[in-house]
Amino acid sequence: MAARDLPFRDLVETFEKLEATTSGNEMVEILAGLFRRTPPEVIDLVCYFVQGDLAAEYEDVNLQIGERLMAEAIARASGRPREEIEKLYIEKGDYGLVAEAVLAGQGGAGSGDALTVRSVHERLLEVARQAGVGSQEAKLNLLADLLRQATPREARYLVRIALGTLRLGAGTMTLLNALAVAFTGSKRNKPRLERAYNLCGDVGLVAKKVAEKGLDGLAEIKIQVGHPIKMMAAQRVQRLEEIFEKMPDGFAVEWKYDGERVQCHKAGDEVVIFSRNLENITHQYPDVVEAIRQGLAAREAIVEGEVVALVPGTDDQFQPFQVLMSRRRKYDVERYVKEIPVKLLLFDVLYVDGRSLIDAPYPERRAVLERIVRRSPRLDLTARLVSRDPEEIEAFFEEAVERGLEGILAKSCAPDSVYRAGAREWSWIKWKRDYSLELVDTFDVVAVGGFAGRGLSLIHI
DNA sequence: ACCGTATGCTCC
DNA sequence: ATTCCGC
DNA sequence: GCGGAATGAGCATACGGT
Repeated sequence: MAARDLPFRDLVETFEKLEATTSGNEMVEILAGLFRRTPPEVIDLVCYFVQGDLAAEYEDVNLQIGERLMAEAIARASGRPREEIEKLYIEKGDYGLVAEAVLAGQGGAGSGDALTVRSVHERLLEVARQAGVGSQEAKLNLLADLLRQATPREARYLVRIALGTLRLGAGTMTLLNALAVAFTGSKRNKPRLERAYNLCGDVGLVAKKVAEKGLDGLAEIKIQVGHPIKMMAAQRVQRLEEIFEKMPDGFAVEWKYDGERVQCHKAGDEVVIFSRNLENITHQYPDVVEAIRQGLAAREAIVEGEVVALVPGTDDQFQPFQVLMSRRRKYDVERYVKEIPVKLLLFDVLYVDGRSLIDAPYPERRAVLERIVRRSPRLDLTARLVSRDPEEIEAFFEEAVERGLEGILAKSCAPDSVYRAGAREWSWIKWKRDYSLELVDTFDVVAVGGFAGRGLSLIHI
């Protein structure tokens, strides 16, 4: 039996309404209306489309279509020369409007069978799948076909989705609010949806669960090893005293390393590494995979830390982020593993052998981490200081800066210092070197060089 | 097969 | 990541 | 204060000319 679907036209009408308002509340109402008439079978796809995507952010689905290729695709669909299309773009500043204009001039555009959410999604995925020799030609033909079958208004949004320029002003939080209104009757329940989203990083999945089973459905979204969890972020302060003001119940400070934040999932010998944006970057770090495989005394675990470039031949002299970035590659990885050794500094643990630690306070998580990590030259915990003495903390900060690190991170030790996936809250506060330098405004400060592992040498004039 | 160029996409 | 903007 | 959007440097991929 055929799964139910939604006319793409319906989605396009919603997009037009969203474009016509800047009010967040109104957007929530418009989207809630859309969700109520969307069959649950395709509600995940609708969510991705509203965000201008085809899948969850962490899925590696890319159209690989830019302005140039799009101009050519519109040219083919409309039968006009590409020069004319590009000229129109200079006038209008948006290929969506260009496509709409030239296809409207065509007369019979889109008179064939109507596009649906599912059919458009399948065909765009087909575009994304094209790779290798001749792939650009194949992408062009698929896109041009799709545009020919679209009405001019549909073409406007198809083009924007493909180019990643949809910009409706409705992001993830607006979507979650609208889902709460549509399926639980009230925005009040949005935090429940947000929590589920932060555990799975996939609005589409949250939408499907809540559309099919309401709030109970959300309980089915749990931490799964191998599925990335949205990362917690820190607030910022300019002055050390502010940390004391914001965290009266006590805190610990940790060095903030200048590297790449990673979330490592271990299931037996299987290890997967996710970037801050939840991209799967396992292939970039075979050495980190090995360190996790060997260095965690747990069968299953999800841990978080910072990967930092080392000065070759050392295990505690760090290089700046820029150096680490040449490790961001697909080929020649083994060569760069030798040339740019890295160290993983762990600072959190979210899951161990069947137990979620998300709701455990920070001191407990840190204790578990200390228990399961086998320290080595390539794997360690972040340097940490538990103190209430401002001078001691300042010295800890200064040492971090001297070593070329970014600064320090203060972490609340209060009972409510749980891991707030996806949130930026005051239970983590960063204090970075730039701000402290700004305070030294009676001096002119000149950076004269960045030496490996020793940070910037500074001269006061 | 080998180059430079154009295009698209990621991280802080 | 930081920054700006509108609600 | 929050949510949404914009932003620059370096690598990967495909193309097109030799």
